[in-house]
Parts: sequence; C-alpha cells; structure tokens
Amino acid sequence: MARKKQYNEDEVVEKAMTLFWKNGYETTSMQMLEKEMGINKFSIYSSFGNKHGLFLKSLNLYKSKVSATLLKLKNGTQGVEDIKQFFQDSVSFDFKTDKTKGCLLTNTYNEFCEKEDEEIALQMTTFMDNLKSIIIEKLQMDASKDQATVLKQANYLLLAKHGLAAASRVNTKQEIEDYIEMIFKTI
Amino acid sequence: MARKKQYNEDEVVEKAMTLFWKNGYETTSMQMLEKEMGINKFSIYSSFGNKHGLFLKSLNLYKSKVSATLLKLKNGTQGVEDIKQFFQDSVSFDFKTDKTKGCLLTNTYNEFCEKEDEEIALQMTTFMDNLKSIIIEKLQMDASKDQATVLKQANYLLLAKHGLAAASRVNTKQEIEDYIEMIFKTI
DNA sequence: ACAATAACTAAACGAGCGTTTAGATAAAAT
DNA sequence: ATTTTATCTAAACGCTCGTTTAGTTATTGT
Repeated sequence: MARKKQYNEDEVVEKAMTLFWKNGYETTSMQMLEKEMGINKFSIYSSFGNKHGLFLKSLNLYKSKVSATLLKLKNGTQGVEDIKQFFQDSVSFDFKTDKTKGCLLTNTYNEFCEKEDEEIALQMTTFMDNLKSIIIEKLQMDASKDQATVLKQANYLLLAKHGLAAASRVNTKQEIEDYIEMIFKTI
Repeated sequence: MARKKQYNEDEVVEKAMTLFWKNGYETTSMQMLEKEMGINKFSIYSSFGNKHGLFLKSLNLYKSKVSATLLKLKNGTQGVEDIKQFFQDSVSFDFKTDKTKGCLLTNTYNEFCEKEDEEIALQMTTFMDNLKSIIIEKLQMDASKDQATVLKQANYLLLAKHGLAAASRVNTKQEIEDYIEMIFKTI
C-alpha cells in the first residue's frame, strides 16, 4: 500500500454539488471546481473520471437529500394534503441554503432538455416518472375521482411544480405560499 | 460608395433566431451561426457587433413576432377569457414551428437568470412586468375582485405561464390543453 | 532503511470558443 | 479605365475549456 487520500470523496462531492446548483453544469468550470472542492484536477479525475461523472455524483447526492421529502410524501395517508405538504417541503428545502438557486433537478432539466445526453435524460425522466406515479397514487386516495381526472390533475401538478421551482429563484416566500395555495384550490 | 451587401440583415437574423431558439445561447456557436445564416463571421460581426448583439436582435425579433398575440390580449374586453386565449395563442405560436423549442423568452430567462447580464435581465424583466400589468388589467375587469386577489391571481398566472412554456417542449397538445383548462378553473 | 506505490502538484495538451485581421473581390464614382 | 471603398474569404488570434501527463511527495509494507 501507499499514501492515503487527503480528502473525503463524499465531502468534496457536496461542495461540487453546491457549485453546480448555483451555476449550472456548463457555467461551472474545472477551475472553479478545483477551488471550491479544495483539491487538484488530478484528484477530481482520479475520483470521478471526468466532469460529467462528477456532475452525476452531484445529482445523486441532491436526490438523496431530497429523498427524505419524497419518502414523506410516499408514506403519507392524507392524499392531496400530502402533495401540498410536499410542495411546501420542496420549497423550504431549496430556500434553506440560498433563494437564488432553485431546484437542482429542475435547473438540470431545463439546461439539458435541449441537449442529447442519454444518461442525464434517463436520470431526469425516472425521477419525474417516479414523482408522477406517487402523485397519482395520492390522488387516487380520493375514490370519488375517476381515472381521467386523476391523470389530468397529476399532469397539472407536475407542471405547477415546475413553475414552483422557477418561482423559488425569483419570488418572495409570501408569493410562493400564495402560489401553492392557488394550485390546490382546483384540486 | 462601393459594393452592396449580398444578404438581407432581417433575413439572417431570422435564421439566427431559429438557431438560438433551438439550442439556447451558449450552445449556439459562431460556426453554427455562420452555417445557418449563410454568411461569413466577418459579415456577422460587421452587422451585429458580436454574438451578444446578434442574440439581442434575435430576441427582439421574437418579441416582435409575439407582440401580435400580446396586442390581442391588451385590446381584449373579455377579462379572464382574454388571458386564457393568450395562453392558448402562445402555445400554438411556439408549437407552430417545432414542438421541442418551447418559448424563446422563457428559455432565455432560464438560461440567463443565474448569470449576470444586465442587458438580457432588463429585456426579460420589462417583458415580464409588461405582461403582468396587462394581466392585472384584465383581471380587474371583474369588479368583484379585490386588489389583493387580483395580485395573487396575476402572480399565479405568470408562474403557470412559466410551467406552460416548459410543457410546450415535452407534453402533448392534449396535455397542454388540459393544463390550461386546470389553470383557469381557479380564477 | 528502503523499495514500492498511491496521491499529490503543476505544467502542458489539443480542441473549440468568440473575435480580429490581412488580403482578395466587386461595384460605385470620377 | 481607373480609383475608391465597402464587402467578401479565410486564416490566425488569444483565451478558456476539459483532460492528460511528467515528475515530486508522502505513506505503507518488507
């Protein structure tokens, strides 16, 4: 054996995630990552392969942080009320650190949907599909809703969530609360 | 005097706009613009100064194309119904050419909101503020609405419009119609 | 103590970017 | 016909990007 790593991979991914979250993928350069992560380019490449690999790790870290909120939604028994709570939880999670960053997943979705990146696309669609199926599940708790209505409302909520993520970058907390209130008036 | 230009500036801006619309600002390179516009880099720079200037021209062209729809909204007398019509008009405008491109303004807003570009930021906020004030005007046609409600609903509609722009890139026409239907159920 | 080896530093790589420039070309003015 | 001048082509510019590589340092096993 030989020398040990002087950094913790999980810790430096956390820092990379913060930077990607703030700036997006393209705008974040290896130079910036070097500085933020506090390690050399060589170390980044030996640990994560390349920039793209590091980004995927960052995305996964973000998802793991969000998963608590998502699990809460999944285990909820209040139907629509759970979804509303999930919306509020998502906003306060993204607001927690810095208002201007929004949701990393939505940002990534916006940045990559024009590009052709199979791996990122897959990550995004699986997350979205998963969220959609959970939302459908919650909506179905109200037995009076027919299937067509459920699907319409699920679609509506997903798009509303997208608007919400955009809002969390520019709007005030009050405006966002109002927005959520309005979203669920229809459901 | 001497030699005349072998191209029409308005025509080549149109082609540039199409490319920016499809790919976004950063992803569109001067090489791609050269090819699409059918003129040399020298000509682009002598006509538009630089890439940024060309992009601003493209944005303005897009806005001028959208302005017909916006004017229709402005001159409407049906209040909320005009706004709904505006939403539908916006979607069919963005769908007309190619489903996957969405709304150039919203795309630009998403791409630039993390950056610090005063000129673009100004363009975006003035457009958004203008749209917001028109929407408020239309909402106020219903005299029974108090001012607080009007502002809440205007905010809601703006964010819903954002979600709509995102939808126009990935969702089907039917899903989008359903979404618009849902948006206005609350109003 | 010393060889082995993984982790480090720092410099360089090639490619692509937006932008500029030198020189050829063509049309208007004299 | 010749001069003038704007427009064209095409090559090169300097810079930054993501990535690689050569060489140094430090820690481990023998």
